[in-house]
Amino acid sequence: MLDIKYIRENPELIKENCKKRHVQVDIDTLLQTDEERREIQQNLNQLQQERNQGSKLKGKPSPEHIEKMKKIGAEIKQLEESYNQKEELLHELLLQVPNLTHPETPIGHEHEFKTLYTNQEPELKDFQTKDHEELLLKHDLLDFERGAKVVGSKFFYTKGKLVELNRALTNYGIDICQKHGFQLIETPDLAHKKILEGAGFNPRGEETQIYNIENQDLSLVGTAEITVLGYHADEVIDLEDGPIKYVALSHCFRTEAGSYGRTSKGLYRVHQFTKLEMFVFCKPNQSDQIHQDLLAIEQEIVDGLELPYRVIDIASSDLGGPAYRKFDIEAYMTMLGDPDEKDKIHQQGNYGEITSTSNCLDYQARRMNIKFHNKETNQKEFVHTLNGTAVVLSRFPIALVENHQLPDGSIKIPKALHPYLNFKEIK
RNA sequence: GGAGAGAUGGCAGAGUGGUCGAAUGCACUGGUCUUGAAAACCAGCAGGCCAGCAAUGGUCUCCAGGGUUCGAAUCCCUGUCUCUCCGCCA
Repeated sequence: MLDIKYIRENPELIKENCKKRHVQVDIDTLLQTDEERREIQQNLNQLQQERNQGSKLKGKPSPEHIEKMKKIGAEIKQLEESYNQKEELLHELLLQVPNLTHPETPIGHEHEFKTLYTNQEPELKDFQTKDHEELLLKHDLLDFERGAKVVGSKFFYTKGKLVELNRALTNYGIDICQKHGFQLIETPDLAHKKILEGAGFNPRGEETQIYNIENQDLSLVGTAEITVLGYHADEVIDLEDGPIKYVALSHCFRTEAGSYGRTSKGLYRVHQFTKLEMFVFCKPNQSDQIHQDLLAIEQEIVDGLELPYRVIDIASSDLGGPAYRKFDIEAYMTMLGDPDEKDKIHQQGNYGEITSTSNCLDYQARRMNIKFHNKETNQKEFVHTLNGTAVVLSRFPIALVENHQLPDGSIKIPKALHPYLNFKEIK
């Protein structure tokens, strides 16, 4: 969330920003609530002062005094109640206000992103390419039917060499991240709702993507971003030796309510997957550079897998609440090709997201109360947080098998993974 | 699952009804001393909110939420977590 003081002082800028991001928040109501809250607080504080002074008297208080104090007490209680109401409403509104937007972020709808880089033209195969689902089913490495039987649709079993490939991808990602100074951490797959909200996810409401545990204050996490952020909740962390960098392994759960169409095929959009996620806590003046660093590491990982991809600067309306700026890497995938073109030998795929890195400034840190001690000002200040996908075991395998398939349906393993596997192809 | 003990500032740790937002030590910040550093000494040092240009003042917070009381870190209830013992178990 943003600092209420900042909103108070820059209401027009905030309204403008909400418009850019296509987010509907009633800033006027928010400001009015803030004002009402402050007014109540002033009255309340005055009464509290009377009470405190009244109770400082030594010796036995007189009956009149006791009577008066009780009256003040009752008034305070009433004011406290209305104060709490206002504050709750204010907090709710505040949670809806999205983060500020980076000056270079393209302003516009989802499709109005800016392509920053394309590594290579996707290789034109001289045969009819198959999508990953077809390939993996053929090799008996994936079982959606039994996944549906046991859990429900869009759940699956991973088998044999695909499990090994996934392990190899994970270890490959871990090694690169550790080389860059990231600490390996494996997180819980559940968290309190408060933590989810702090990360900017909404466990309640109709459009929620979150699985909730019945009768418990727990949700299944959609990403390790949530649990790593929560790891340092309500802490003052030491950033004197540089940023704190984690590479976190967790399962991810998403309800994916209302997602259909081409992108619901195979592994692209599933309810449960495993992900290796980078997460950084840093000082405010470091976050822009670190965001570039995270992107560079993601590119290093994808480069090693010899995948055609592009890097895009996500458009303002597609940033979500917490992100100030977001870069995605989109890999070329057969499955995203236009079905009408399917007969053509050179049937083309399309680009689909495989990683995403966001700079959230102090938006998440403010909600989670994570600070560092700034030596220059001798003050405790909110840290900046960033996250980025290292490896995700739903979409990485898609891009891998679709791009490295051979005419006979076998799959070539890129060199970078050879040290992690005892086979060089799947056939 | 049962029984007991506990949760206090960045950390350690006192405090069991008013003079306590809280001793003391460590850490941290500034200074004196020193060629420099260390040590020693002096001073400062929790956070949120509100009013104020500021100095400053007020208020809230001693795990969380309720309660008792003129007055709660301190007493009572509920919850969460931690530790010790017993039971059970991958």
